[in-house]
Amino acid sequence: MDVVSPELNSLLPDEIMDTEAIEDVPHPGSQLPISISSTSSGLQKLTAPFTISAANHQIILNKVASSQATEAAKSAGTPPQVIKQEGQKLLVTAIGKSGQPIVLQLPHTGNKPGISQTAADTKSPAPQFKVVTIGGRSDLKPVVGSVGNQVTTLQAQQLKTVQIAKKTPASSAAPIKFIITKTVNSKTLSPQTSVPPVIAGRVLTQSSPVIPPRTINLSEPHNTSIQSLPGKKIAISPLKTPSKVTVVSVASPTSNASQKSVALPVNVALGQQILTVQQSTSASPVKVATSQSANIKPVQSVAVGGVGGSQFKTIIPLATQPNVQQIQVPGSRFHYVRLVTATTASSTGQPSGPSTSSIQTAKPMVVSTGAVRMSVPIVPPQTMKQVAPKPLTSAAQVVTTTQTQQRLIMPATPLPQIQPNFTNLPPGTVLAPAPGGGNVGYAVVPAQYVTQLQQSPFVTLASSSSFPASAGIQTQARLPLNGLSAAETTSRPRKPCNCTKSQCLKLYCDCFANGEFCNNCNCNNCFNNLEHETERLKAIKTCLDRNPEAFKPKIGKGKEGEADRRHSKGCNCKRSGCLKNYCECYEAKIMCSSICKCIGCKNFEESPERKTLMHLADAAEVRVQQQTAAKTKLSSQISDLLMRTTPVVSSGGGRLPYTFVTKEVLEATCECLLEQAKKAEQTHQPRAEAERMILEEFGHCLMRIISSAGKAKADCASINC
DNA sequence: GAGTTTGAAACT
DNA sequence: CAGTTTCAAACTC
Repeated sequence: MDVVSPELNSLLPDEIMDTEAIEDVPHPGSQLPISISSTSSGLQKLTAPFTISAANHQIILNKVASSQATEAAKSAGTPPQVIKQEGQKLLVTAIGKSGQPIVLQLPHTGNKPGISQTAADTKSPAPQFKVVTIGGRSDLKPVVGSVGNQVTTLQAQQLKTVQIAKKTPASSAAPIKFIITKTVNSKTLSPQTSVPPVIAGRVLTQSSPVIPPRTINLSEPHNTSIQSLPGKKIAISPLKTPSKVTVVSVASPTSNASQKSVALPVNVALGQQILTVQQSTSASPVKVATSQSANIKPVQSVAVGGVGGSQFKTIIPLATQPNVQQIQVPGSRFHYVRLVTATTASSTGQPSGPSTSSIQTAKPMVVSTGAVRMSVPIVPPQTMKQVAPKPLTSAAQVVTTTQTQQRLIMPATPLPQIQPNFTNLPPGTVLAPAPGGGNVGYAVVPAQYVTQLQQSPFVTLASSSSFPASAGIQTQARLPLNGLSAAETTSRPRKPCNCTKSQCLKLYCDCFANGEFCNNCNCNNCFNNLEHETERLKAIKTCLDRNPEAFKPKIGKGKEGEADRRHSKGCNCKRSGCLKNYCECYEAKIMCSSICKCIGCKNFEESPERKTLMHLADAAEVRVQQQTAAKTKLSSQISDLLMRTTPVVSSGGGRLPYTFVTKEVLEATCECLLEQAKKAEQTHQPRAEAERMILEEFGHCLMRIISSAGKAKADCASINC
């Protein structure tokens, strides 16, 4: 799996950071650096931003789609240019509006000018091709199809396809965002099945017609390694962290053939591990990836969200494996997973041991497929303090099972006498087997604390999709939490509790009632933590004995939308008129229903008091929004001012307007350079001469920019702006 | 921040 | 199941 490295991210312009989809398939041993440039130093400098590094296996271009050069090449029907780069070939094409390949004629080196190198390349020993397709059409066909015959001729070779989809098919002058994806075709794969197309940052299709691609949101960690995590705990909170529960399945020696792999959205918050799924006990990582494509498996999409808001998606092939076990709770907004001890789960393709490389070369980040979408509501990173960020490229982020036994992610307490009722466990509960106890022992842990558990690079959780109502869970997982929208749940983190006498082990405690551990609370003598897991388990059991519905959401979600939301038990208010937050109905912003036993209720549709309150509340909300918007705008302006101080283009000793170097200017410059390269190519100029021409053009461009900027500055000064 | 009010949870 | 107590959040000053 390839993820844009933080280093590369830092170099990318914003539009690149806005990339929506980056796809790749693990392909160990094939990561070769490519660059859309010749090997000459001059061109390398010019094209440095386009370099595809082995570390991230990606290429990102910032170029308009309909340049004169490309259009001219398209009209001329020039075949895709193959640029030789240290033993591997790069097919540089572009998909124009017509769907025809657009040739980016770049000066190639070493070979005789004017001669297509495609034929020669096919004769090269152990050739590898990277097909770069720059496309602007929204209905782009798979890359393989677009390059058609050329790819077909290369079927017997390793083929890498880099597809660059234009995000906004606007005019050529508009900034264009490229989405670069790359897949690797196995020798045994046909192009039709192995290249998932990415259009405008989205995976259009995947091989499976039944199971849609799944999205995993990953919060991009920054600069902190896993080793710095205190306590080696990770926290996946259903309510606190901005992450979805990460569920990992492992191969089970007693796997049931009827069990399906489970596709689990993984949103890894800062410092959290990507819990991967490794089901195959025989296939190597490469085999897993290729077989998935060959067998028409769905694709796992991983969105890697950076702290700064950048997002990248990596498509992960999903394996259909029979060894995943998932515990699903009908009617519950949370899902439960069950650890299955893996004795034979392995990645035989990499017998050297655990994954120690980056995601790119890591063991397959195979998130199991299935109808169930394991998801935990996204919430603000309240628990982030406990979790140190971890770089995405860290090997530990990709958690895979190996031939070693599964490691537990938590100090599970074997309590066979406590067999939780799966349908009523606190939300977010994760069940884990006791060490050495197989599936016997369970530790009931809120999902939030999955991330606070011991960080093993081989954390694996097994889930079972064979649990009934999986489809319902899948749907429910997408529904708003507890009747609240995702935005509400994310923007309204639960308040810290202040319990003093209940030890946070009774439903008085909101944390406990929500199935969460206390975290950053103000409670005293708190037992709602891992250190008191035994007591907590007993308390949970007590609550469930008293009320099996204790941990279920009180506010149900009706079929018709918010109008049907109502309290499951109804309120019993007597003095508040159900118009204060004492009332659970009013607090949930729903009206009282017939099941309420309230006295003097004013929380009904026609209530004038209620309407007055609502109007006041709306006005207050609008005010808050306006204030927030004002703050945001101010912050943006401050940031903009800070940014403007960065560039120093000296002209007459003063600073030039930073905003003069716009994306359009950059794009135009690139156009000029490419045009010059094309010109050199067409005139069969030697490499040195081609470099000189391009460099000269670059100098001209710079001069024009400086001149224009200086003029603009002078004009601005003249009008005293 | 302290004190009061309130209603759900817990208890009898 | 009803009444009472406990509890913590909501609310007021």
